[in-house]
Amino acid sequence: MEYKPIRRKKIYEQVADSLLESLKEGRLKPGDKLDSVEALAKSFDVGRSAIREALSALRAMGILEMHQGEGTYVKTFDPARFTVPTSVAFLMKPEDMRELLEVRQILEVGASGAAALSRTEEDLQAMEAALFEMKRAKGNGDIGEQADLAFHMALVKAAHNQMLFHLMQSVSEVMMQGMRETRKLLHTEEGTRQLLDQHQRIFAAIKEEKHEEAQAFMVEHLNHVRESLSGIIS
Amino acid sequence: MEYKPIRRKKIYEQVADSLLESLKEGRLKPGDKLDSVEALAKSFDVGRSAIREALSALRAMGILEMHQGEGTYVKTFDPARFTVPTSVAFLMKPEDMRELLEVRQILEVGASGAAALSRTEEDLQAMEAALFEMKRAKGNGDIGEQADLAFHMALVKAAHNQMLFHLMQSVSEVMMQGMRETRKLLHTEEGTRQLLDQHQRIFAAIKEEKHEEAQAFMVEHLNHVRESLSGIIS
DNA sequence: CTGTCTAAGTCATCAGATGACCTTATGATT
DNA sequence: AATCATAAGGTCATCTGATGACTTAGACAG
Repeated sequence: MEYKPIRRKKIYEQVADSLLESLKEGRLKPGDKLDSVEALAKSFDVGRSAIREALSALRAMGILEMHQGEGTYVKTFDPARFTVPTSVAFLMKPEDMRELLEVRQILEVGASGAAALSRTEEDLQAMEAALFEMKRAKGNGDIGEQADLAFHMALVKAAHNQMLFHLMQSVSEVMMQGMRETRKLLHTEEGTRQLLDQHQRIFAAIKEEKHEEAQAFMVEHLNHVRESLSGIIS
Repeated sequence: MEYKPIRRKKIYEQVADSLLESLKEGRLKPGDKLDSVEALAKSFDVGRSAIREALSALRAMGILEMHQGEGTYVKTFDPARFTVPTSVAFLMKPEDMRELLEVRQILEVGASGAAALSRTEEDLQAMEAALFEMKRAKGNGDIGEQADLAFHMALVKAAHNQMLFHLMQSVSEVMMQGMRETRKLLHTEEGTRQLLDQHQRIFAAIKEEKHEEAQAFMVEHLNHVRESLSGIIS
């Protein structure tokens, strides 16, 4: 048997939906200033609290900005908002982690390919700087980890796709939060050497614009990382 | 010259941060029931509104659930929440669209590879059913599009990675919203035939567990789609 | 044991009041 | 004329008291 969900719609949800509707239909455009809370309350014929909760929700979604003393505005789209929610990282279980690692691998392999085709001289310099740092770290977990991260970020940046960049960044953040301590374990003296080696191969491929090769090396690299981690996170 | 940002923290932000902190440090765990709004207001020594706004924000982030008459609870992590915000789709510009298409391609190519390795008989059946539907559509834009989507979703599902699935789903949704009408244009009589052909090749590769082949065909397929679209969305 | 009713706890919402903050207009100062 | 200080108006931020809606659990009658 099927029953329809009872759940009455909360007023603030209705208000939020209505505003979203206005956005979709173009009655509200990015940059527009909304009516004041009081005006909206009168228009919708609800209390101000309900309006505020609706606006809060939309603000949390990144659709609105509220400026005290000034008004409420519709934000313009910003690829930086193209992210995955990072605040839930600490709720993840080890099995979630495995899925996350796979997602990251997919994104990063794709990014490698794109980077090989789009990278500029500047991008190459950034990556090279990270490699240099990594070389210098030599077993120092903290520095090595920093440099490692910097390399990956420079790589993703070289793909020149902001959405991809921000998506990747948030995925990384979730991963870091979820792993904390375990990461450093990779950066032993021997570990760093291996990682550096892999990074350099990837870098070389990107430099020479060989995108398939770059992807292949990245796959190899991340497989290696996953293997190293698999004993730890499970 | 540099100036530090003035912006005083709003009370509800401080409250929200504090609660997040508690979560990170394990003082609050998934499933826990929070104190009542009144109690929290007294604890933090702020008004109830501030508490409610903080809770609203956390709810919007998917971290809390508020049940009228019952209480407020910490949600458990659900891979379904591993999505990109879809509500901003209609704010996207054509250039954003291009980036989005690339992200989708990366995800889906990765998914193809994973699907080739993880697919079950059941997955294959679902994909085959979609192909059958597509064959039947023959130029009917609506049905063809539906079947097309169904195929891609079945494929991503076959990768057996829930995060990937939900991420892909939300990315698709954003894309659809942003394109609306233009999508159907692919499903002309000739167009459907070509797409069907490409899908079948991908399907075959996945069926035979040839993951590199599956990826290659998917790349080809999506390149074809992108080319077809490029004239339209630019 | 079962179903009904009631009470307590809690969220949802409203409305009034006050403070904080930003913008703009006005007028004084240089 | 340009600059600064002040005041006024609009708006968000917050507190508070009140009321309604809803859920759960316990009391109670059959």
